[in-house]
This record gives sequence, C-alpha cells and structure tokens, in this order.
Amino acid sequence: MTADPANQAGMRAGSAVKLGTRDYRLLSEFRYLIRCFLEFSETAAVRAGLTARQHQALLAIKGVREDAAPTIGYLAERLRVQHHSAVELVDRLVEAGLVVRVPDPGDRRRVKLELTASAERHLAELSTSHLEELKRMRPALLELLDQGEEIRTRKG
Amino acid sequence: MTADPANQAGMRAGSAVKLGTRDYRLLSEFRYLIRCFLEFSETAAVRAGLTARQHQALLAIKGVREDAAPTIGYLAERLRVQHHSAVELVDRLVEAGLVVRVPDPGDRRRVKLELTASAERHLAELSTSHLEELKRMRPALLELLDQGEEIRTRKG
DNA sequence: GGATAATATGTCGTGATGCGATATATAGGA
DNA sequence: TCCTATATATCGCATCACGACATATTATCC
Repeated sequence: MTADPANQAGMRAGSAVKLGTRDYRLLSEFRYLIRCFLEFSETAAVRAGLTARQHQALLAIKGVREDAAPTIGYLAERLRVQHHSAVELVDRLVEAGLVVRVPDPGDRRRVKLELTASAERHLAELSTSHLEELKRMRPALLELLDQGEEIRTRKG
Repeated sequence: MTADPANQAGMRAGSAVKLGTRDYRLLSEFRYLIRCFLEFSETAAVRAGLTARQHQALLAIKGVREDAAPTIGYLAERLRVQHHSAVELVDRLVEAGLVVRVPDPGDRRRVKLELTASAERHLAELSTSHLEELKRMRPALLELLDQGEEIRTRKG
C-alpha cells in the first residue's frame, strides 16, 4: 500500500509499540467522525434556537438513568463538566424557559430539574433527526471499529 | 420494563415518529460515551503539555489523507472549523514549537504544515494511549450501535 | 492582457463557555 | 454541639471559535 515501514506495526521501539500511518489515520478518522456528528448536532440545535450544550443538557435530563434523579450534580456528571459549569448551564436553560428548578423537599440541598413543554417539543424534534444521523454514521463507525480491532490484534 | 407507553415506539404522532424513553436513553448514552472519550483525550493532552485542540491538529496533520496536503485549509476541514479558526490554532502551534509553516512554492497562497520532532514525540505517545482507550470503548460503542439498529428496525 | 472573480491565508473584536477559587446552606456523624 | 461531607451558587479569568474584514495569489473571461 504505502512504503511506510512502520505501517505493519507489531514491532517495538523502547517500551512503546511503534505506530504506523494506519494508526494515525484511524485515530484521525475517528475524531473526524465525532466532529462531524457534533457539528451536525450543533447545527440542528442552533436551528431549533438552542445551543449545543443546552440540547445536550435537555437530553441528559430526559434520558436520566432509572437509578438516578435529574439534579445539577447528575447533569454535571453526565456532561462531564464541573458542577458549577452545570449550574451556569442550568441558569441559561431556566432563562430560556426550557427548564424549571424544583427544590427537593427530602433533601433541601438538592434541586431537581424538569423540562418545560417547550423543551419537550424541541427535544423530540432534535432526537428524531439525531437518531437518523446516528443511523447514517453507523457503517463508517463500524468500519473504523473493525480496523481498530484488526490493528490491536496484529499488535497484541 | 417501564410503564412508559411510548417505550415501544413504532407509532406515529403527526408526521414524526413518537419517541420513547429508550430512544432518549440511547442518544444520551451515546453523547456520554463521546464526552468520556473527549475528556480522556483532553486529560491526556494536557498532561503532555498540549491543549485538546492542538493534539487534534497534530493528529490531523500526521494522519493526512493520501490524496491531500496538510495545509491550513485541510486542517480547517478535518477539524470542522472555519479557516480562520485554523489559522489561529496554527499560530498557537507554531508558538509552542510543534508545527512549522512551509510556504508552498507551487502555489504561493498555500502554506504546508510540518510537525516538529517534539510534536512527533508527543503525538506518538498520545496515540498509543488513545488506541488503547478506543479499544476499551469498543464494546460499549458496539452495544449502543446495536441498540440503535434495533430501534430503527422496529420503527421502519 | 487587463479587469474580475475565486481561492488561501491572515487580523481584529466579540461572545459563549468551562474552570479555579470561594461562598452558602443542608445533612450526617462523633 | 462541632466537624466534615455534600449540593448548589457566585465571580473573575482564559480559551477558543466565530463574523466581518483584509491581503496576496491564481484562474477566468471578455
């Protein structure tokens, strides 16, 4: 294919596995796929009048795990941000009329998050198109995962 | 499982497919996986003294497609950002001693990007750990893709 | 071949957003 | 009670992508 001698990998240099062009291409393509998905998502969100972050927050709240409650802390964990970043995000969501803060009577430190009807509508529409996009991405993602497995198998 | 009547999907409301809890959970989990990967990536990059964006740029340059050249424009397309965002990113990369601008003699509007030895070292190390992380993510990702296919098949 | 459009890169000011440090309120345990 | 942990909130800062605009080079059209 190429003349790259590292292309077949499987050899070692020092303590690290020597990487070849295929490895870099694989990782680069994977990031590219992720970026394309996020770009699609952001475009769809903005077209709906939301920011990407707001959409992601609504989705996390709507799709809350059965064993958890949709609090600020839960949101922070699911979005992988610091809790105060989640606070600010919720501030903006409340201001936009997408979420209401409902104090938890059982533990008055906590605040439960509920979606407004407006948020439900937006989220339903966005989720439909996102499921379709996910379906479109599927083949490319599967092929990349196959390649990755192949490379890892060759190596180890 | 749950009492959610929309959980089985497959029914229509207006022109849109009615979504159920499973759909929202699926999308939410997918975003969560992506976020976890990006968080891993950012942590690894920062630990190596780079920003996530810088790492991504180095990877795009190193894993450049065979039919393309690593220019500012190429970088912008692969990172899905506007060209001037790529310009600024390259500015920072040059300042950090990770990339050098090489004017293209054939087309003097263009600038080719080359990695420095330092960038090559960082990228090799980061790529090794990223391939491992990708391998760890594989099962979860495949399961989600399976669920997605299942849902889509039920629907139509 | 000179005007004009298209392409590639660069500059400047702005806005969104996450973070560190810090603060307040509540809950639980010694 | 006192101390610690938890949950949420506030403030200032830094990063970074963007829109609008600018410059240089190349291609195209009469």
